[in-house]
Amino acid sequence: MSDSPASIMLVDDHPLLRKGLKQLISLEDGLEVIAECSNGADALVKAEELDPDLIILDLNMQGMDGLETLKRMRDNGVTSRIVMLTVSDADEDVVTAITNGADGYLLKDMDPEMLLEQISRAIEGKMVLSEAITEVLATALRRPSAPTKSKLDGLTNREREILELIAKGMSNKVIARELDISDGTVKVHVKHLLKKLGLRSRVEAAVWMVNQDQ
Amino acid sequence: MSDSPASIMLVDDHPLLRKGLKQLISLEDGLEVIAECSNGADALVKAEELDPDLIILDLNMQGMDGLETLKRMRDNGVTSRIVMLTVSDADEDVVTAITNGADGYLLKDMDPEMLLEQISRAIEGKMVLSEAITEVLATALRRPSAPTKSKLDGLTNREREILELIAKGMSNKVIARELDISDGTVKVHVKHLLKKLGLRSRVEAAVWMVNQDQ
DNA sequence: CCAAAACTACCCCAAATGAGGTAGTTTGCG
DNA sequence: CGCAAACTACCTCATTTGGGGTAGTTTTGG
Repeated sequence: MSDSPASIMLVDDHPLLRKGLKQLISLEDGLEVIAECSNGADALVKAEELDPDLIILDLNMQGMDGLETLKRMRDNGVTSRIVMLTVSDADEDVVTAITNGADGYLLKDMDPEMLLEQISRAIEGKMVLSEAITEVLATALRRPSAPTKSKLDGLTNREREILELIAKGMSNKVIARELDISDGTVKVHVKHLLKKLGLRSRVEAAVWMVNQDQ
Repeated sequence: MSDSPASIMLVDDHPLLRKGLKQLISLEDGLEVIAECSNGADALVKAEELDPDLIILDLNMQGMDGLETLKRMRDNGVTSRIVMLTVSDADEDVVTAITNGADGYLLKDMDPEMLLEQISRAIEGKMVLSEAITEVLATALRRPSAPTKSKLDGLTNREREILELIAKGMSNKVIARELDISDGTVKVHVKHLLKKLGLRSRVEAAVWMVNQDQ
């Protein structure tokens, strides 16, 4: 790290943003962009091939999204530092990203100088988080019952199925006809899934669910 | 237009993207970025002050969003060419943007060379649309009764406000406390907005609304 | 094989919801 | 100014929702 510059790989499906980021990084001595990818699949291959010091990974991508890419990279044994870059400010995905092995979570609307600084810190091995993100993380840790995406795994097949129908706006009666069971039974499943998710009404469940699948 | 370069103003709350775009534009002779704004309010002032040949306006911004900014600019008599720039690919906002006086609608994940070309064409007075967008526009025109976001315009301020709270999963009672009105009154607004939107329950309303803002 | 979990269906009941209605005040517009 | 729309608040009433319970059948996993 003393002789050659740190190698960085950019993964983002917006060419413009890659351009801006690359130019920004080029201003800094000791940093070098050695590869750019516009999608997760390419990134997986290149990451193993090049083993860069740092991978800057967009969260919101077409096709395989950033979280999925992150997960697969770690599964494949990629040991590069990986920093997520995203637009959304108050994102629950931060928890998922960190638990899946991200070394940082930065926002695209950061001040460029601050961003450069954070990138350097990330390469030094530090965990870097945007201001707005630390709060989200803090509250998430404070309230471990936060309904993260993994909560879906706690549901039975029937409950998940019914949750999806709720997320389409259906009433218990309609769901009952759809699944060919009594509406009393639907109510039981709804009751259970609400309890498991820590939610207080089908409206909350619908909103939560719709937000889950982007 | 023959002697001096065309003046361009960038409006986007992502510094990185502005940087990338600016650098891209600087590569082209005859184009010059004369101003950058990170929000709609600034953009309104600068647009009147500088009267640029072209304004490139981000659709998704914090605070005043791109559509609102566009509308206000036209209301203020800004005659610059205005091209919307956005991330989302199949956006219903395109119809609103065009009817509100936008001269183009481009996507951030376009090929940079293509983007430059489109910018030049916009300055020449042509309407520029991304590939993916022309389809959306075509179907929208083919189906003029399409339930576009304009349905929201039929709602009163209070109704829109309450709809947004429903879309956060709130109950009538909670909404009442939030807005400091009686829950009976909230029920009236909910009743009205459901009727106007042609929906049958607050769950449908919540789902519809959440899907509206991506 | 047997226990645990899931799925089904019903019971009761309090609370929330949505569709009617009347009615007073405030706001905006011609 | 005067009217229409919006906002407010209340009324009734049928329906839906969600929490609690019991209980029978089927599936699953050790």
